[in-house]
Amino acid sequence: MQEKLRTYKASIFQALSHPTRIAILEVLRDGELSARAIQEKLGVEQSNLSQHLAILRSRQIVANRKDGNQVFYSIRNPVLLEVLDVMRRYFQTNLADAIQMLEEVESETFAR
Amino acid sequence: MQEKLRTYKASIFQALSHPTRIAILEVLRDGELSARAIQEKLGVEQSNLSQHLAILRSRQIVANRKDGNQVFYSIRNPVLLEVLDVMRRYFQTNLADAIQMLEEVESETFAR
DNA sequence: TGCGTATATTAGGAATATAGAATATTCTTA
DNA sequence: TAAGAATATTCTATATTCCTAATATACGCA
Repeated sequence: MQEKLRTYKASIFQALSHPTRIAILEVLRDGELSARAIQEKLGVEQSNLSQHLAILRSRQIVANRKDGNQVFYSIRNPVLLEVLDVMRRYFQTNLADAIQMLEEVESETFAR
Repeated sequence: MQEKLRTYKASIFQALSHPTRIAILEVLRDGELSARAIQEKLGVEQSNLSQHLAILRSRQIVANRKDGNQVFYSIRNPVLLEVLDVMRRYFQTNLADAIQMLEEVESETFAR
């Protein structure tokens, strides 16, 4: 059971483990946006965005509301924003390491 | 640049996106432990644990200190524990959803 | 009804992650 | 030095993730 809970936690982290999905949450910070609006802000492929949104939906991280032709997305639980905030602090206190890693990212692209 | 930073953030989340790695951080909460001790607490394969530790090391999430025959691991930045704490709150406020997801996990095993 | 827009889903292939087995490395101690 | 313990690394097979292109679905409106 402990194990099942960890699997669930891991699945939430996994949902956050892609730059595009992080970007989505960041643009949704100030309120809901249509998929189209998100797409324009991020400049990604339509189907690609839709797939990333599907992942966030499947983890219950975002809510979606259909209005006519459009689908509006929003962050379901504001606590998640706190997670991102704490992570920001993590990055700040980790600046030295972060810079080094960023340089590695430069070439290696080790993140998925 | 914004993009590079997001990639870095994603890589941290990615490091947390496996139940075994979450378990590792949880057992390291109270202080450092040798790899052997971690292995015994978690009951995983030696090489498997070592691989997971390598991932946490590569993201600078854990520090390792060699002492004779053993290698002791610890959490490098306590802010990360706060991340886990906030996540805990996230799970609590999300309990209903979580339970539903746990049931799905039951069969589907959608996490990695 | 038929068209255009918004969104989702599917399919296929490349890249990556994961587990376990085998092997290598490092240290301790007899 | 040889043996054994603790870790790390490499290899291989499998599963998962990701992207793009193509297709499907749903809605609004002429």
